Amino acid sequence: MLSTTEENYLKALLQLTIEQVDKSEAGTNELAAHLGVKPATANDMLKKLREKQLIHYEKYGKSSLTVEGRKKAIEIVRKHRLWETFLYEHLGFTWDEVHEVAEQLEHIQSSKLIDKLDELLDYPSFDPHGDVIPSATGEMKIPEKKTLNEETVGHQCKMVGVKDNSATFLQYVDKVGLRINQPIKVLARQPYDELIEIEVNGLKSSVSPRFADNIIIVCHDCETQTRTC
Amino acid sequence: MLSTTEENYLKALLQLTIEQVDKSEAGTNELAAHLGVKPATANDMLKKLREKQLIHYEKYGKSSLTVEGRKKAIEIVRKHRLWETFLYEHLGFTWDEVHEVAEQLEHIQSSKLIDKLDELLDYPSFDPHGDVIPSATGEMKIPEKKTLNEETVGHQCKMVGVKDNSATFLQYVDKVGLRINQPIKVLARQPYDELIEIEVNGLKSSVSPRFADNIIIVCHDCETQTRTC
DNA sequence: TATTTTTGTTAGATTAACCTAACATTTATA
DNA sequence: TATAAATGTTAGGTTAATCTAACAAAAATA
Repeated sequence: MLSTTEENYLKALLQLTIEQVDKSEAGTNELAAHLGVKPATANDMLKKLREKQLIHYEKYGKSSLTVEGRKKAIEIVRKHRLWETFLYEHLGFTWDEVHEVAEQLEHIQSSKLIDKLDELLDYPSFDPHGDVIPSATGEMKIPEKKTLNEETVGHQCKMVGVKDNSATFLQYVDKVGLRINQPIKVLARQPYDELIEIEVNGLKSSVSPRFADNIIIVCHDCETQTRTC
Repeated sequence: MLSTTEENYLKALLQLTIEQVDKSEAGTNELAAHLGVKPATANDMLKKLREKQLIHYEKYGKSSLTVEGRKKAIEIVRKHRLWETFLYEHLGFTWDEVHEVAEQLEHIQSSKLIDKLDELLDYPSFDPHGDVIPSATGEMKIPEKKTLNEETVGHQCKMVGVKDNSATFLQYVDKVGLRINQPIKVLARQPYDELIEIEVNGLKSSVSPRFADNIIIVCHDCETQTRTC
């Protein structure tokens, strides 16, 4: 059984090595800064996690997760994102409120709890920030994010975020029925004025390219990289 | 901000002093045994909690909660029981599974989380074990528990537990529509054979005194002691 | 390449929560 | 009431996670 602190180090290492492309290692100072501790503290923990065979680490070298460490880290990310989704969808938390509480909830130890939560949420693929929720088997699909304006006509996609946070824009978003995790169908694009016809939950709307440029989506039909651990 | 351990000591002290009638103090050994630690450990913590003005404690004396300590303890019990209710009602956990996970969840720090959970559960008064859930304001009603057989005709009550755990009994319980937290109306008692007519969620049934003796209830209309902290 | 800057390590200290072993006080009982 | 038993306390030690300060290695740059 890992301590909350150990779990946080594994998660940090995953975040630092997966989210930056072409980089599967992190330095001690970098890791310490990410966790808000001093390098000396991180150094001790790196040695401890190496003993437990959860990371690769050599003196003066960068660190990376082992297969086992990566599995644990993905499990924590999965729990974090499922809790965020629960807080957002069932308890009316806003985007910016979910993270802090999920940081605590992700360390609750109960596999049944997570399975049941997943079921309650109907096996979501994305959290309220539009980030992928790893599956129970530890698979983590990393779909390409693009804007609604870049989506191909005829494709089905899903809103995962916005670029513009102004009130006028967000009200507009709301008006056409859009929200995080909302599926969108791109029906057509008017050749005359470039307006994009979309269908959201049965409601058809036409939106401008400018509007569409500010909606971040992931494509349902597009190829996704799948990384298993 | 209290640590998880400090919270557990306060909760233990509340449980040891409220559940036993006529006893609002607990000894060091008793407390230590309840928490599964050595008396020396509990002793250190008692001094620490006294410093924080959360308990009354004097060398070689018994300990009790201060008004402030009691408030904190009740808040933890409230969280524990709300989480138990959530696990039972929304995630399909069984009675005996909820406690262990709630022990962890009760320490999550977020007042919004608890308020929203309370709302989601529709402000329940009892947890799946039939124990009272303290209100948001820290009031803790302690209704008298009795069996269904002891309930007065015409009264409304609520099932909070069973005395018999045999499969035949539990199937019967299920058949008449009974479950934890289920309101019951006692319609009549047949003078001829003592059968009790009850109404459960619109469904009327007649049950024997033997059956009714094994159903633990709390009375809705009866007087309850209210203890505020 | 020599030097400075950045990065990483070690040693030693601190705090919280636990322990054991020895001791002190209170309570029960012979 | 004297003594045994139960209960409570203290002193000193351990582990996990943190720190600071001093030092070592690697990387950047003049």
